[in-house]
Amino acid sequence: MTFRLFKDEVRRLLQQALDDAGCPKVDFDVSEPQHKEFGDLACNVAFQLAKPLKKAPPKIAAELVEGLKLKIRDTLVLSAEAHPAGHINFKADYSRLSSATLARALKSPENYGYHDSGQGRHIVIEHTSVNPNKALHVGHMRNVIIGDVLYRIMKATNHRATVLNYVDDSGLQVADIVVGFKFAGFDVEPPKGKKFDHYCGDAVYVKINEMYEKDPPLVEKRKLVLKEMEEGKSELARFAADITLRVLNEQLKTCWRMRARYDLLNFESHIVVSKLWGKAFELLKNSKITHFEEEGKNKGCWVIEAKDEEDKVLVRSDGTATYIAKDIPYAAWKLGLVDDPFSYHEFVGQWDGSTLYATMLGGGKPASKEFNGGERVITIIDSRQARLQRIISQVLSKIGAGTREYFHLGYEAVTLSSDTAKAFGIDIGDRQFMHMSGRKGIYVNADYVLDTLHAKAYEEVKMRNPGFTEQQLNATAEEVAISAIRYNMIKQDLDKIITFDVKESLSLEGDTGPYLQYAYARSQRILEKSGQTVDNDARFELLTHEAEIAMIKEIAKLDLVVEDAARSLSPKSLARYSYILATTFNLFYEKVPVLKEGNADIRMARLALVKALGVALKNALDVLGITALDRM
RNA sequence: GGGCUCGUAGCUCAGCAUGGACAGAGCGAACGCCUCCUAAGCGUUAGGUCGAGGGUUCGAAUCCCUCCGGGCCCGCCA
Repeated sequence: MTFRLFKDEVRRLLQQALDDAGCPKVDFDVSEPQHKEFGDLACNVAFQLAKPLKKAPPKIAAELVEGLKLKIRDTLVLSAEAHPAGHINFKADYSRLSSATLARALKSPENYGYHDSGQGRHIVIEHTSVNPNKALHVGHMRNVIIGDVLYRIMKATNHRATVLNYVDDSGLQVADIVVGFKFAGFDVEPPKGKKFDHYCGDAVYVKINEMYEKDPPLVEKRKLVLKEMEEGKSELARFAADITLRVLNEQLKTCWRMRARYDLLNFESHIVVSKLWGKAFELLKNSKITHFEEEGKNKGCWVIEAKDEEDKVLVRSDGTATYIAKDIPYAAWKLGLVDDPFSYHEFVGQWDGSTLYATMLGGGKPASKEFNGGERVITIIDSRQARLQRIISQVLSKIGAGTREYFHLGYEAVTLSSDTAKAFGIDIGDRQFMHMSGRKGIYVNADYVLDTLHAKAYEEVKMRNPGFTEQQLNATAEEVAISAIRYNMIKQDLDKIITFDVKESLSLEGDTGPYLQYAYARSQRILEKSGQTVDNDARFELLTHEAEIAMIKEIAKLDLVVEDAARSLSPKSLARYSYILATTFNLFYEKVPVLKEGNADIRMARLALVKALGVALKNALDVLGITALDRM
């Protein structure tokens, strides 16, 4: 919270010094130096001024510092120094910064580190959107977790965020398993003990795709099923809808297990039937984004011209709409550019106490809250869809999105490591990884990952906590498992391919989620064992050890990190910050005794510091969707 | 062929938007630290032509160009 104040103050003082010296206006940077011996903040303005002033940077820096020195009294700034290299280095006055930071964290822990940059703006986030014919695999996990962390970041920055999960209940993939059940003899009931979504994906979907190869008439059946599903009246269509719901309910269990939550399920079939497409098509025609092609390879089609791309067919020459004709009206609905054709019903209650709604047509209720109409709409889909998503963005900006923005947040695929591929009997030779394939049954199930992590964590927890009940062991193991996978899925940049290795993913040490939880648990045990109530106004000026100062500084930065994560849509930066926070604490833990400190004032100040660290770490973990554990 | 994207230590990755001070972590390796708040921890050592080349600049991992290598996307399929 307070590092921001310190930074602002440095900027203000610098600007004054520059004005006083009559310097020309230049852009300059105030940021943390690479090495801590240079101080807490550094400025490069002397380099920027070198050319206009025709003077050497060290000289400029030295002169500016002369002016600064007079101004820093009674501020958060302790010193300003000119480094011979030309930088101006600032040190914070920790006698002020410490108490400001720690008192704040201790007195309002529930919102410490959160920020108001969103100012209540409405943001719509879509994630998950897994075809309802199979169970989630690790690739889907990345989507769910990125989306959910983004949602939490938006909440932490005072955005009004709604989360959508798009259910493609009228597509080919659902048709495939319906063909399996109705025309290929698959039992509708899974074998005992097998989740229905796993059964549909692992057995029915994979095998029906094998059968298509040998049995072409089955492919014809799929067309029939697809057609009936679209018309939505027949017994077959009702059967398909039942299957979809059953799979969806199982998928949601997995998502909830990962601590994701949603506001609304958008059924694709409702978009199709709602005639939203017709309205969107009118909008497109009116704004001349689409035209009827008179000749060429797209003769007889309505096409859109996309910037630097080939024309995209919107309406086929037989008058039927392509899939983009579902995406565009849906996107327009999200932005609130078309009248809302849906009514809503309460689908199910969720683990966090919120209600998950679902779209419906006719009946139900009008929206009791705003699901759509976001000032910003963020759609989380893997980057293979980047091209199409770009076209959708372009189209929407042309049909009157105005200041509203449709944004595709892409991320790279999760692939399988060489060793994990071997587990499927596949040798990938020299290659580093291989892509998963739902159709071929080559993927690692999300539930399997969670179960395996849970089992490993269970053993670790049991070893360390012999007194735990079975219930405690399982509850703790589950939290550790979730933190491991959540952290694993967001700690790297979105545009990096994740090569998933079953063995490697089981690590609970080093740069992992459990490491963060462990640091937190250690901090809470110190507080618990002290048996003392922490004094929120302890004598913080007694905290002078290097490790203590480092911790205070990190704690003071939380809101800057949260704000930055929201601005740059970057879950990763929060993960990295949390890791640094934990590392800083672990260092303190090694070097600075708390309970054994003889001086009562110092002990209390350290306890307060430990408690404040706990507040910052817990709040950071909350945003990552990781539960802070008191013991593990 | 065109577009997008990645290429930093043996492996996995930060740093790149807004160019600046000796390029940082984790894993793995070797060695060390529990009579002391949970060792899921901490430390030491080894390990780097920042893919290559050119350019801009006082200064480039960071910006620009070319090339090389990996991946993805380019259907009247969804």
